[in-house]
Amino acid sequence: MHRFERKENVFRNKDALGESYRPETIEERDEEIEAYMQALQPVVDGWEPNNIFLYGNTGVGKTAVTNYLLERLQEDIEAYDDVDLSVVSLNCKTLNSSYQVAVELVNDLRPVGQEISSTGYPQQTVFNKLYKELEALGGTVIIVLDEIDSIGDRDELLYELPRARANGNLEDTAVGLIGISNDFTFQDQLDPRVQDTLCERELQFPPYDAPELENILRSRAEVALAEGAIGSGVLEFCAALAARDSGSARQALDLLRLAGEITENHDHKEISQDHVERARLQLEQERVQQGMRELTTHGQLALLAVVSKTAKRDTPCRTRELYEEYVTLCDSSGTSALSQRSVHNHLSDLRMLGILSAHENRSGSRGNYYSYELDVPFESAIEAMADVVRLDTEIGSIREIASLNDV
DNA sequence: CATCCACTGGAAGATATGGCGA
DNA sequence: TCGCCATATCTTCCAGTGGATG
Repeated sequence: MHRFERKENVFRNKDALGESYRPETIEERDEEIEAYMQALQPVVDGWEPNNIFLYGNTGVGKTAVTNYLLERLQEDIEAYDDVDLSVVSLNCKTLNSSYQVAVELVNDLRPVGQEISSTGYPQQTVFNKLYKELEALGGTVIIVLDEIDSIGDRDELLYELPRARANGNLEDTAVGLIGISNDFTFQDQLDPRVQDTLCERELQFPPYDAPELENILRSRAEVALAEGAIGSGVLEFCAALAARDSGSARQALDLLRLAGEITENHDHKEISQDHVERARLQLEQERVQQGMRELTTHGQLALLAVVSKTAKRDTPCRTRELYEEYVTLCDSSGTSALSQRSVHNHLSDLRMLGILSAHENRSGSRGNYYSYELDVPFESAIEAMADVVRLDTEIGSIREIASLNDV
């Protein structure tokens, strides 16, 4: 029997679940928006802008609200011709000093082809170049520094910029800084004088709870998903998973998007909780593999030492044993081994990344030390390593040992 | 109760890379 | 070319840790 049937895809507009999508309205952040608008009011009134500092976990709407409000602000301010507003936005994730942030700002402001290189100048020279560009803009300039915590305690720029006018570096331009941080402890790392100025207005974005996430998901799903694509309990499940973990809307949306993709790949039309569960596992794996890809050669070798020990069922495992394993891996790969202290540093880094876990042993006369083990599934780890390291024979033999030991 | 083990983690300094300006 | 600058990654050195041991 032949039959025609309308084919409904899962997605109507997948982008609406994506990173770069800018929704027309922001859900569940009314209070924060209220306070934020108040902090921005001086710009409208023609005064010098406040410096604003936002903090909260990733995916709780800091960047989304900022983009949304600054767009509103730029539109609404056109009504007043005595205010001339420019906005410069910069994500500092990959920039880990004031110097690099300043270089990036200069390059953003300069026309294509006249960018400056990222080393070589004394710091103050770069700052002066920045002042020159800012002065050329004139009026009010709002500089948004997203993920500003990545500069750590090298905060000279955050000291300089708010004082540029008072110090005579700027005359025609009033600068307002908006710093966005995912790290609660970032403020404490800053020079107290920087804290004073940068945190003039401070806005905290709390994590979303499950009902809030559900509302956000529902409003996005209306745009993104086809009718009838949402199985029962799916939004609730995504919301619950994300709320339990991080309270991040980003995470909840990623879950829904990936679950949708998985559904589509299986030629289904309705996302089920099972699809969400698979999406969760896949996202977790991607996160870990991403972390591993960014390791240096010796970071990878240190991790591979743990993987190898795991294959031999020798974990948890103390630093000295891991170091020995690491040295043999270095030998067989023709890399010269680093000192134990350095490997210890790499192991610490891996712990920070959540790839390894360590528990302290206080065994008195035999010393205090950490025992490390993998904090991710063995399979994910070895697969990522296989992607990354060029140690095929070693990885092959580790795999063999692992299967012998039934790991 | 002092001592000691076998680390951890902070700090300073070395080395290498890549780039500026004269 | 030389002297400087910023940065990443390592090495070397060392104080601190806290329960077991004598």
